[in-house]
Amino acid sequence: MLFDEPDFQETIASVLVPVAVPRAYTYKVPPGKTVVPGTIVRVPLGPREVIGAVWDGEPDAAINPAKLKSITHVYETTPPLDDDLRRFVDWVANWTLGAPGMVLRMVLRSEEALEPEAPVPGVRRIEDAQPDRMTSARHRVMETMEDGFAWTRSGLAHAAGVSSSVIDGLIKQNVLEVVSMPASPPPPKPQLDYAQKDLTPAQQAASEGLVESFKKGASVTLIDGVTGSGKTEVYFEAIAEALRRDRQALVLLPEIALTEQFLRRFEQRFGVFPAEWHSEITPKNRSRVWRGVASGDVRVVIGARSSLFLPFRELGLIIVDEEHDAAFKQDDRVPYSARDMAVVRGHISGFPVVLASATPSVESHVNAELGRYGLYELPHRASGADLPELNAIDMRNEGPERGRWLAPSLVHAIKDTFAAGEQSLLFLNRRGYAPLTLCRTCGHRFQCAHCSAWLVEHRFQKKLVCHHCGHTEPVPQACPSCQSTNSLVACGPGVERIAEEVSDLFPQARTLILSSDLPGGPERLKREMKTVEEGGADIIIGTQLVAKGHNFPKLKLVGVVDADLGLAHGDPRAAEKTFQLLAQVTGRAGRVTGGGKGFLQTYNADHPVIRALLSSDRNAFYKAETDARRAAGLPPFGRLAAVVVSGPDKIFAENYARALARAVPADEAVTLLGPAEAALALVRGRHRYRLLVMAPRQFDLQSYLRHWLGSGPKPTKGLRVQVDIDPQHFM
DNA sequence: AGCACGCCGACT
DNA sequence: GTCGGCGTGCTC
Repeated sequence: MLFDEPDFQETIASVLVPVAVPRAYTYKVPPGKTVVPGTIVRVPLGPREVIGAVWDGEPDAAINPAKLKSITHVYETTPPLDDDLRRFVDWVANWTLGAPGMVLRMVLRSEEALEPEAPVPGVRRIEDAQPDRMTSARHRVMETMEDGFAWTRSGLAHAAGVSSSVIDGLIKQNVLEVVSMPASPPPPKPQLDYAQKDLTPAQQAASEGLVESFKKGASVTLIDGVTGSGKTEVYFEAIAEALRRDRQALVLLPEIALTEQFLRRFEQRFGVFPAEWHSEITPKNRSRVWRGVASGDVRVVIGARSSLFLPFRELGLIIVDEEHDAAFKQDDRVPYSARDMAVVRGHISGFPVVLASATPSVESHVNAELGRYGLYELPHRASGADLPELNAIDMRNEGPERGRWLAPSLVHAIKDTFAAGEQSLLFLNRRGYAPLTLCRTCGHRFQCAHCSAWLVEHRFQKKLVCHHCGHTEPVPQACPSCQSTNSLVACGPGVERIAEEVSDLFPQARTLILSSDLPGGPERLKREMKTVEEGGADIIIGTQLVAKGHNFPKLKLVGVVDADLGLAHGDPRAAEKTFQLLAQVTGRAGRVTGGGKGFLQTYNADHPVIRALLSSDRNAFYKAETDARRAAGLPPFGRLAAVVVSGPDKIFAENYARALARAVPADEAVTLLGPAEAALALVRGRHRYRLLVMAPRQFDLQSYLRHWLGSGPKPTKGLRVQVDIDPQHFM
């Protein structure tokens, strides 16, 4: 009997929801709908509705069928997330010990994109129709519409140089008709042969190698090229090859500030702009790019780390530019390294991944050395300009007089450079006037009440600022401890103090501070950058933001005020970071013209980092660093190290971890514990890892260890996990 | 009493 | 991640 036995069986599906739950939930599929893994759906979850995706794996049989809710909407016009992307989401979740739903959330970052874009009204010419009276404005409109295509009202009015009332008049007369047109036409395709630059032999060899690598399927290639060596031109040829093979390409940059000049260079090579993806694009563009990537209309994306989770239809290449940059690591929500996850995505989908940097990370260098990654070195600048000649200034014998921070030989070099009408840059990675203020009567030091760091004097703002938590207080008249007046002294230099010294020494020079805390904000900074670029400044005093992105074509001299700054940290990457920063910043000198010079003021002229920088034999640094790590059992040789950065007080966590690192004997089996790696190690039955943990306040090592061993109390809440280890070990 | 917070657990 | 429930503590 037809109505006694329903002719359908109630079907259920696994649906991954964007919340931190350990596995996919089970939902009923509405009758008449079909879903496949990857289908994007809307489902009720608690008191609200969320967007999720049908996931792989059998629905959970243990769930009480009475509890099951039904999928409320199936996004039928959006293509399902493909197998590779779903595997990637699961892989990342597994790797970061995060919830797969939280990783999926990064894929579904544009809700608007799931509905087709609403068509916009447009106008089109009705064939052979003519207006009753031809005016010159009407004539221009008719001429503009010669091609017979539909236009938007405002677009047409603008193109024909008439007001929109002219167009309305023509509609009334049945010369034009109102039609609906697709909201945004597909973006123009990159032109492979638009303007291919002549490559140097080294660039040619590297680009040919990259093109070759497409035949291998999954592969990783490191492009290790000095500043100005033309790495971008090299990987542009890899992009061209991906496009030739009808695949999409993704270029990851560490920060948004670098995209602008990349867009220009891409346009020069391919004749069109690539799609852009990062946190600051408008919701409308965001949904356009998401949809374009999914449909295949968008062929090349340039983006920040989150673009790794876009639903590409046929991704065939990822470039990770400035691969050493720490900004590829996300430490909130799902903590992941976009550089490493790019390698994973390439591995899953079987396409090449290219890592590019002038100062590769130690782990990438080692991977290349061990043959896991292909390697192309570009040791010379593409322009033929020579690299800057670097000199150390040993502050022990040739330091400045008391109260000054610039050594005589550096001052001399600035003087010559200024006299020649050329630009100098003084680099000091320290904002403000002085990093420490104390009372000369009683020795009181100004400390932050919240995080115990020294307060940094900012003389222009007339404030004491904590660089850790942002706390500020006015500079007091009297010492808060002994009440004596006029007894506060500034200790050590910041960029403001160097600027003061420079104006003293070179009153005629145009000096400029480039620092992230400039009054006037990012717009001012942008303007100042431009001034420098155009030669409107003679001496620039800058913090680390001058090391990246901007090209200063007129720069001839770079003086590093305190080259040792950063070397003394307990941070296991201190040496590496300092090497990278100083190599990048000195590499700006004479980049276009050659003849650049660099000076490093140092008290540690024998330090391997300083020696490697001076010898311009960059391998000397990698050799020293890898030897040191091998001896200490640190990654990439100690197999694993995890870093957990977490909780409400990250700085405290880091200090805690450093203290712990010093306190625990080096030959302990487990020096320090990192939850992610500890968990992986324990799950895999390998206990001999050296692990590093960075924990929040009130962190209890013992209870945490018990937790990961499967018993004992739960971990301290607020803990987050960051895995800082190369996934190559697990593939 | 009325409500602003903060903490906790559930969510299929 | 987000919501509601519930306790605490404070104000009209």
